[in-house]
Amino acid sequence: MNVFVEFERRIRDAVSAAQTTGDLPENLDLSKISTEPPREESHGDIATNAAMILAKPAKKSPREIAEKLAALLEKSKDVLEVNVAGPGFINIKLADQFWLNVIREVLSAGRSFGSNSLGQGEKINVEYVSVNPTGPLHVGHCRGAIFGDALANLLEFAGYGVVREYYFNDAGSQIDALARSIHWRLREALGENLGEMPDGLYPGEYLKPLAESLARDNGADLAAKTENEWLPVLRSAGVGAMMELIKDDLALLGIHHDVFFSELSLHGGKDSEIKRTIDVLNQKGLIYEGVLPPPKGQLSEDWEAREQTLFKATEFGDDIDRPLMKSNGDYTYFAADVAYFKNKFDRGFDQMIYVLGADHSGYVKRLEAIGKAISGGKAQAVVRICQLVKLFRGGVPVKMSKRAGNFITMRDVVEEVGSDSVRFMMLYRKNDAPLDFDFVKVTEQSRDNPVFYVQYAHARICSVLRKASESFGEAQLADEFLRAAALDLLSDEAERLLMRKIATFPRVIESAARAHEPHRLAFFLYEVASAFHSLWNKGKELPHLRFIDEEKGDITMARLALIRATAHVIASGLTILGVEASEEMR
RNA sequence: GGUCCCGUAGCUCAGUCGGAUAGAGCACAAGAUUCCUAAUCUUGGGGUCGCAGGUUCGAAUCCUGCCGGGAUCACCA
Repeated sequence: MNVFVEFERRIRDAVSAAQTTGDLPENLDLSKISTEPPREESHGDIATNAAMILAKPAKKSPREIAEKLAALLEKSKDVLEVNVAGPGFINIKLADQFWLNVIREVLSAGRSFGSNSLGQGEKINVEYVSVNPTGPLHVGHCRGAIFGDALANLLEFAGYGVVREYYFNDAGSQIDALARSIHWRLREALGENLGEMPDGLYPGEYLKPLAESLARDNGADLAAKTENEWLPVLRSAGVGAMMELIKDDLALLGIHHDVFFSELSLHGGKDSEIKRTIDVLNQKGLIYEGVLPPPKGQLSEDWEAREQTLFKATEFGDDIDRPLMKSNGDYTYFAADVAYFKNKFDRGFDQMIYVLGADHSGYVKRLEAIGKAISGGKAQAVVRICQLVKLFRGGVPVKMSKRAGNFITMRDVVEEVGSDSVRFMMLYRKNDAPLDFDFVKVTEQSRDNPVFYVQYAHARICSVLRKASESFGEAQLADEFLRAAALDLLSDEAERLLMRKIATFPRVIESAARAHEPHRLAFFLYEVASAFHSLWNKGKELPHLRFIDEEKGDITMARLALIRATAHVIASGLTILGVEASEEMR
């Protein structure tokens, strides 16, 4: 149960009770009423602003309404006391039993505690990574990949039907460049001395294994053919090999997509999806032939006016109408984007989330415009931008140059600092704030590094439970036994703090999912870990608070129930973030 | 120039749908370990929430303008 949702319901009930007695008028807007944990603990367990929100429409003073509602709320058995404070806050103090039940609930729900049906099965497509298959992933791709993955997990936990999707551009001129690069490497592998690789090709070493394997098979034949003949062969061989490379890189971070969608599949033939999509837009009167105005600001030299097939993106909030055809008759990349959205829409998604890097922030409006135009408002394109990551090593910026070939790959990073650290670090920041990533700090196993702090809390709990099973036997420590423990023996403030923190997990999941912000979960886990570490150390100073007391089985079981529940929540949260909940630290 | 994002403690950052005395970590200072993992904990100082208006019972949060930092702009993908 989400405690806060429960009380929102009770407050609504109280309001309608006050309406039937005439203390409050009918037709009140209750949507702005919130229930939340008060900042000050002494204020109680739950606070609501209901009286202040209703004061104006009811034409009564907030305190008067608060007193009325407080009296109604106080009638429940599990409510200890209700106070009115400040400008009209209603502070509710709950009976202990209420919190103890949350612990029991965690122990029976286990990993599913905190999941909810916010999404009600709504189908969401989360598209992330979507890097062109021209080479391995580099460090700049990490953040979006991790963010998208965690967001997908989070939404799934919140009851959405999530599909993880990767859109790869296997149609454009970059793929021609890839094919030519492979051809160049192929001739090199066959023994030709070619000198330095020309500009415009991909100079990385990673194409060599592919070229060498091609050389062993039918390389000589291939090299002897004309470009028209080998280009399509090497394009598809290259895309296939690069996608495998990329999937391997993603697997290092535990990222696996459900669907890999080919851009090329939208182009094929006279009856292509792109053409059909443009026809649909045409029927809606959203296509015209026209000339775009020159870009404002700095005028580029090679700009010239030309007539193009344009989509009326401005009707849907974009800054400018967008071209669908190049002057040579090819479709633009944007045209494929439109068809791709339609494809997703036809597959029945209600929300299409695009996780993009900051360098694509200019795409937001046009993607939203596509969403409105294609779906007629039935589905939504939602763009989440990840800001750039700056790399440091011990405070010194790490320089990268693609030209010199010394750019850092995702594989480099993961192999150096580990998947857990990279993932947590990338998620321990709001996605739309820039992020400094320091290799030294991230490798340090210190309090500077939150992932270890959280994992350590989990490992400590596992350690206590291992220890306890020596004295009490493993069978006694199963969740169903712990659930029956005398939890009302838990009376210390630090214990109560921990259980109240755990009880907010469902609320955190809900708000993080609603806002598409997995970082909230990362911060929450840090707070849970902190509450636990605090309790642990209190037991060091005050022996009667230690988790295991072999003389007192009752209190021991109660405490083990509390920390087992804590471990469930940490593990569950870490799993959503894609971080391992280690059982011991080494 | 247009658009988008950011500006909160010395540093790095949280801050929920507008809510009560704005919070963490680092750094700094002082302490805690015969005992379940010290990768931990406790205590302390530290703030013009970029600036100026506006909206209202109430603004770090919403609106407008300005200042500063970043990203982006046109047949590329």
